[in-house]
Amino acid sequence: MTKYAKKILEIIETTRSHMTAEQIFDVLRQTYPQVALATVYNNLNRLWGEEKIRKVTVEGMPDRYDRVVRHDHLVCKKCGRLVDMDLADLTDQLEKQVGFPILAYDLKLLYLCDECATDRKEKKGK
Amino acid sequence: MTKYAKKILEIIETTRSHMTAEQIFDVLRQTYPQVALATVYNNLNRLWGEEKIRKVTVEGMPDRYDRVVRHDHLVCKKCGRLVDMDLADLTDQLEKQVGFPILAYDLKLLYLCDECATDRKEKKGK
DNA sequence: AATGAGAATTAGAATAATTCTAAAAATGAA
DNA sequence: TTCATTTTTAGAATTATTCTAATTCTCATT
Repeated sequence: MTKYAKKILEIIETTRSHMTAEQIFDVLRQTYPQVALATVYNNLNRLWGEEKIRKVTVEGMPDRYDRVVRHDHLVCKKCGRLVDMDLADLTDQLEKQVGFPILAYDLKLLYLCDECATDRKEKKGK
Repeated sequence: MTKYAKKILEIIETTRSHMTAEQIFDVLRQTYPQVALATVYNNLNRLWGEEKIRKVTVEGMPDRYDRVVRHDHLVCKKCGRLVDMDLADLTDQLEKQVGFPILAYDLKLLYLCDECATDRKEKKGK
């Protein structure tokens, strides 16, 4: 594992913020100012191929990268904000239903985050 | 609803194939040869905003459009093939777990489709 | 039938994210 | 040190999608 890969993995694992490639690039540049964005993409793709990181795709936004420990996501329907959420593992339940092995699953719950829910109430109240 | 919107909705609802904007464009052109791709995007976005269609985003592929009737998706981890799957509605179960209202959820099961599973066996066998 | 306002459509330019390419640099085994 | 391999780099290319501004359509009202 190269120094860039190592640092990128560290960035992803020690932040809880679902960063985009650009954001990771910005953080990485604080340590290695000469690094190229292509290197970030190279390493993200390699790490992803090795299943060391996870890619989170939310509609209409650039891909975000996440640590690989099992957890689910909450997505605000209005503003797209992404929040971690630990829900019970559904693998067994789902395998029972479909009747064949599942490698993994991706579960996103759509909700209204506090801010967006408040906005809505304020508008209604007027 | 304009004739284009109507036809696009019809295409999405009567096919089971999760088409991309391009593919919908190709089908639409059989009826309206002069139509522009931008019109397809305009109408897809409008229909999606009105919640008349669903957008399915699979990593590394262009967005696909789907009818809105509740169902889940199977995604082949290897080739990306997308298949419909009707699983029990998890909304109640999930709401109970998180403790607040959920607007919807998006569940994708990762598996190996028959072809990819076969490929893998063949390679191993050699 | 003519007018005009607003909506829809068009072609093509623009953008954003990501991938590709080819050359340069680093690494590491022999 | 040499050679081969891997990694990185800069920038071009690509892809999907959105934007823009001009044009066309629709249709209620004269």
